Amino acid sequence: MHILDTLKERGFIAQVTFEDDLYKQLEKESTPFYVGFDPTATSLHFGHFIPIIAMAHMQRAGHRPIALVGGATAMIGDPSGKTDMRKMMTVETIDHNVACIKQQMSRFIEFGDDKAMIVNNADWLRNAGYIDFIRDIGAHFSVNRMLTAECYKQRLERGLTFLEFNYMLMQSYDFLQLFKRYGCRLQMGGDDQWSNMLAGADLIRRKEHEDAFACTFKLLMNHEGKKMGKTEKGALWLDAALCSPYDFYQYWRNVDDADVKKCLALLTFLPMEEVNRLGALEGAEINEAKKVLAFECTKLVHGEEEAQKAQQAASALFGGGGAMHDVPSFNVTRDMLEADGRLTTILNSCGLCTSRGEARKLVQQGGATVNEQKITDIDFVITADMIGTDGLLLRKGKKNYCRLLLV
RNA sequence: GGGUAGGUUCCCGAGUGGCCAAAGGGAGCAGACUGUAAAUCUGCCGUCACAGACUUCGAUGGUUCGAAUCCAUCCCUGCCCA
Repeated sequence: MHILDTLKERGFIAQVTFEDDLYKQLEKESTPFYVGFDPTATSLHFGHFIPIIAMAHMQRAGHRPIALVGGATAMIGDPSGKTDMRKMMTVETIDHNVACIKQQMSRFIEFGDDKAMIVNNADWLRNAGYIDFIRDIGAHFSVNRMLTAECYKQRLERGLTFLEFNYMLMQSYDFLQLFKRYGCRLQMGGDDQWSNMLAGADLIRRKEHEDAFACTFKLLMNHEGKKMGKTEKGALWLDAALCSPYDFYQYWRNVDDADVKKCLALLTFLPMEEVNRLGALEGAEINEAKKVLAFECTKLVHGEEEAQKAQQAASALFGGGGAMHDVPSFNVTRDMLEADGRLTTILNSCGLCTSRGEARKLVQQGGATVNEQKITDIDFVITADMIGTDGLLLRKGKKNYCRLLLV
């Protein structure tokens, strides 16, 4: 099966340029392709996940992924899809983020031995001279045409700085550089990047008179048209320190029925027959599909062992059986409890609630349990001897658990 | 540079001297119902030592018994003109 057909079947592809030619190109030879990532944080988040999986699919099909980290473009900020200008980040912050992301990326893609590579556009952009850049690259861009691009239209109403306006040129320049250096002919990315990617492919065609392609992925939306991958705490991070494997597992365990099949196709490497089978389950049975989804997805991000633990913890808490020791825990000491052992305080410090006020309201509304006993007394105090060897199980609402351990 | 409209709690958006921790909506959290789903109904939704206190309405000063609301200066943004 052609890799493009595979990607299409699984629901990745949103738009492609010169589709027929791209089919041929990918058949003809192992083609280097690139996906850009903005180092705006120390960790990748779920928004990066779809492109990463797609890269892995491409790699399995024999093509060579180049992950481009935008150490230079991050200093400008991509205006696409944003309503406001991004906060400026310092060079140090960006460089630190680049380092973190590089490390994280290697979980998903096999680097080394020419299999894949990771580059930073700061290598060629930060030292690019203004005059040269404008002459070489700027000359190929028509402002009139740029202004008609959807991504700028919106911003024209709300304000767009010249700084941000340059983003498209820089991204195009990246593509050109990667073409020259590594023969990269294809850029892939989120659908919001369409105009920028087109511009880059165009630039190569004009300057080098060579074929270049762009291909965008669908943003993962739920059936209501909202972006997926957001949690109450913000982004769904791929870093275990920012989002525990358990929480990550739970996120996918709880997706809407209507979105299960789509997620299985996009976020796992299960064969499509299996995806179709699981996606067709109805009623309570679809929970089986959700378990598979959550497990597979967690496995990809955090590894099999962590995925197992998350699953164990989930079945311990929800299904009966399973090992309680994998449930997320929080350590307390005798001293802490003696100083302030109020339930509301503990709920706050273990992270189940974000403030004592919230904890207080939670208890008042009957949403808190201690070892499955509903507690409604605001002044309830936890003492050291209440905590057994397996810990003391705190629960917020129906499905937020934390195990208190005495150390 | 000139004119003009603005900057309100996570977001949108009311409020133009006390009745304002600030309408309404969205998001979020909790309760009921369920399948760890959705929809629906209900409560909560600045912080805390929580029948009370404290801190918020771009920033800093000022007027006033009292300011998100008035005045001054400054910063930022949109629109129009140059």
